[in-house]
Amino acid sequence: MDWSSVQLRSLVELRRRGTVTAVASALGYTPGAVSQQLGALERSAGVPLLRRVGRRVELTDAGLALAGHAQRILDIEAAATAELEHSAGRIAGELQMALFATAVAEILPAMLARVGETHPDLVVRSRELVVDDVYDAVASGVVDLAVGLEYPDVPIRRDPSLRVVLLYRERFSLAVPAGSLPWDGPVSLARTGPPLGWILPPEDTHYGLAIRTVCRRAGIEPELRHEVVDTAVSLALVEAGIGISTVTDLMLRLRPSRFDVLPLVERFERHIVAVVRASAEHRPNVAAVVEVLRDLARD
Amino acid sequence: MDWSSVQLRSLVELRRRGTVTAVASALGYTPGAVSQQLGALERSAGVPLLRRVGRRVELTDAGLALAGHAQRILDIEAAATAELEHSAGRIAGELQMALFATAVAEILPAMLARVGETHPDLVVRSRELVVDDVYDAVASGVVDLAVGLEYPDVPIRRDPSLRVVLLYRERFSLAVPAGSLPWDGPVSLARTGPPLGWILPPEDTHYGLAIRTVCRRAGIEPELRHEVVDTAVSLALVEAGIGISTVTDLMLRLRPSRFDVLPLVERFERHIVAVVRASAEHRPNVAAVVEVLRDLARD
DNA sequence: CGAGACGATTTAGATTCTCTAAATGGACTG
DNA sequence: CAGTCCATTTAGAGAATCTAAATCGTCTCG
Repeated sequence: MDWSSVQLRSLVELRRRGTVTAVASALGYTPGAVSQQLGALERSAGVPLLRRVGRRVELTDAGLALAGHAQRILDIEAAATAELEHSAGRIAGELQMALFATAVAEILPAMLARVGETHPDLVVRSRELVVDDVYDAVASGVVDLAVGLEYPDVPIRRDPSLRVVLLYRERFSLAVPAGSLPWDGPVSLARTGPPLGWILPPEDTHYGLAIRTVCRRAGIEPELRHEVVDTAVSLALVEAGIGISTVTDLMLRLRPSRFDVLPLVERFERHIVAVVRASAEHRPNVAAVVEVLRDLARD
Repeated sequence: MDWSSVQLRSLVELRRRGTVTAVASALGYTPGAVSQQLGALERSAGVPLLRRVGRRVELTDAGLALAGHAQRILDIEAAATAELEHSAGRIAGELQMALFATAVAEILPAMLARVGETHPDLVVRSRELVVDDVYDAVASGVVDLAVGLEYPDVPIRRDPSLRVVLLYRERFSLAVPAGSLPWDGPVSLARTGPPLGWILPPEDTHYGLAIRTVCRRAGIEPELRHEVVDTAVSLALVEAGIGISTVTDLMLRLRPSRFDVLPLVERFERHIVAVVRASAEHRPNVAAVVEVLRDLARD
């Protein structure tokens, strides 16, 4: 019997998530790849580990038992990694991280510069992920650290094994085409009805849900005119006079725009946070980079 | 940090054996491969794991610590394998084994036939190894089961984690060119001096050491005429009148020969044994195949 | 002291693994 | 019953990892 790290991770994630597709997206593979890995693991185990049930798949008893062992192996791996970093006596080695698009553009460069100065032996590798995916990436061990977003006014449950460190607190403002509203003081969402249409992210994203929730609390249902995922695209549409949206400073830094930005009466915030596994919180490399992020945030 | 099974095994074996070359031969790789694997492990660890000391290499503190974790992971793997086999409720899956050359020819076929009948879902994979290497192959986990040889009159220390099961007990006889000795009763090694020269395996093999030791106990130093590793080649040389050697029934079965076979006065035996790791002794697949071997031996 | 053995490492190249993309085929859903 | 969801299979591209051979430092022994 011979296994790979990927196979063990796939099995453990399958227990958590229940579908091959979900495992694949959590681990950053295609479903086909995960299916093949699990197939290989099953062949080398000699015992069925999965059972098709309806259009999905379920772990057999043997699969569950093996997943338990796999989890223990991954735990040892985590402990070994932490111990290696401690024993190095200095910050060195590699750290995998994930960031949402805007953070890659606006935070990563300064962070890398600072890490390069203070911890020259640490190599930080990063990948850009859709913001709602970075939590899973951390939880499943694909990355050690992520920069993500929280909407404290519309909180959602996170995996309890995750720890979140506040970096920046940003207040949302209303972005409206230049001159389209006759005043420039604080605006209530309740007064954003027609003819102003909304440019919104899909409701199945945390951001999309948060905007809608805040609007509903203010007593309006935002009229979806254009569903847009990309932040810069949203801003371009507002600038073009197509509709209204919400913005933060970081979003404006990414794409300086010519439209009116009005404070909101309603409280609507987002937090830019660092996300780590609780078990990795005290790893020197992880702690060091989190510290760099906090330092940058303080400036 | 990501690692493979091979890397962990290499590290653990390096702690046991001390040289990359020894690890390589124990795991069935070239030294270059092991060196590269350890290098990759070291890179992903970010900390030096090895230190060159003279012409060999030594584990650093970090390397030792990691080897400890690796050992624990391999232990879990072993436990998981055993549990999977138990949970299968029947003998199924794969079993890796190693045999010395003669055993491949004379034992493996019957064994596979019997396994095929009684455990049709079990796939046995085998490799031929030089007999002195099969113990390491079992101990290091490269195979689960081996057929090896013991020389009870000239015992040597084995890894204490190994268990040995007696299959066949064979008495050595003296093989001499036809008609070269004027009697045909039991012969003492003490009377094998010139003009009869010996055909011997190298002294750094267990067999070679055993013959020499037994001869010395009988008061003679066997005169090495031709050093030969391969059993069939030895017999061919005796048949050709080149010298004398020792033989067993199994060796004669492998290569029926025309020379005189005389009983020895001195006790000189070898045992054909099954070799397993103590920790794998009770794995259903392992126990099943050992049982088949014992059954065959009883016939 | 110098030649040879030993042991680790590096390199180039071949093989094997393992991904992705796309096609396939059940199974739910409305 | 058409469309969607999900797992799997396939072919092929790219990456990982092995071997063989060369290299280099170190030890041993005449």
